[in-house]
Amino acid sequence: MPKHKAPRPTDAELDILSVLWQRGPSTVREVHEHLSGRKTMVYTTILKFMQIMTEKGLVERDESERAHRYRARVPQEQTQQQMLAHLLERAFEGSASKLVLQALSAKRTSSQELARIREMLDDFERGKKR
Amino acid sequence: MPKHKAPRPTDAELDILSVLWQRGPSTVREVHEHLSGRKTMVYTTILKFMQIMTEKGLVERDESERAHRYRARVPQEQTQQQMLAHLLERAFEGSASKLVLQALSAKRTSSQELARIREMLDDFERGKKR
DNA sequence: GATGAAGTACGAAGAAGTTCGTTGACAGTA
DNA sequence: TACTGTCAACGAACTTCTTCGTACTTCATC
Repeated sequence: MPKHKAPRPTDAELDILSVLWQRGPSTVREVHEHLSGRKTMVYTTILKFMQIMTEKGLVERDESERAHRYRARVPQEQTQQQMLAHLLERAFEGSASKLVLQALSAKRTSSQELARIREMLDDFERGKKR
Repeated sequence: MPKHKAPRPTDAELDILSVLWQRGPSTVREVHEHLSGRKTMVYTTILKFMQIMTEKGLVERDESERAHRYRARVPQEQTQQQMLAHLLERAFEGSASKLVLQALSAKRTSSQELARIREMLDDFERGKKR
C-alpha cells in the first residue's frame, strides 16, 4: 500500500531512482546491470529495495509480465527540490545565496555552466516581474 | 581518538554543529538550552552525541573546566561544501547549474538574494580569469 | 559527614537502512 | 518428465543512528 506522501529517498534508493529517471520503466535486472558500474550491489539487494520503495510509494510496479517492471512515481525535479530544501534549511539557515556560493566553489564550474546560470537568473527575474 | 577525515555529519549532529558554529565553544548545557527551541532532545541525548562526535573528530573537547567545553573541529563552509558535493553528485549528476536552478525554484528567492548571487557570479568569474 | 545540584560516562534498546542467502514459482527445452 | 535459468518473496543478520535511563563523580554548603 503506497503512502500518501513520498518520503525523502535514502542514498541507496536514490541510486535506483536515478536509473529509473534516466531509463524509464525498468525491470530489476535492467536496474542491476545499469548500476553495476558504480556500485556493487547484489541482484537481490536491489530487488529488496525496489520492493521497499513500492511500499513507500516511491515507485510503482507493473506485474503484467513475468519480470515486473518498475517506474518512478515521484518526478525527478520534485525529489531534487525536496532534498535541496532539506539541505537548505538544515545546513544553510535557509539562505539560497549562501548555498549557491558554496555550490559554485565546491565544484569547479565551467564558464559554460556559469553562463547558463546567469541565463537562468535572467529568466527567473523576468518571470518574477510579470 | 579522532579520525583522520571528518565524516559527513548526520542530521542530529548537524543540529549540534550549527549551535557551535553560531555560538562558538559551548558546554553541553548551553547547546541543550539553545537547541530546545527547535528540537526536544533530552540533555543526556545531546551529551551522548557530543561524545560520539568527539570520537569521530567532528568536535573537540576542553576538559579543563568541570563542564567540558566543546568546539567544532570542522569549519562550517567545509561541511557545507561536503554536503553539497554529495548531493550534487548523487542527485544532480554533477551539474551545478541544474542544482542552482532547482535551489532558486525550491525556495522563493528575494530580489536582494538574486542580486547577491549575480554579484558572486561576477566575482567568481573574475577570480577565474586571473 | 550528609545532602543536593550539576556534571560525565555508559550501556541498553529501538528504529532505520543495508546486505544477502535461501526458497519456491515459472518457463523453456532436451 | 527432468533439468536449467530467471525471477519474486522472504527473512535473518548486521550496521548506523537515535534516544534515554541509570550510575558514578565532583563540588558546594549545611
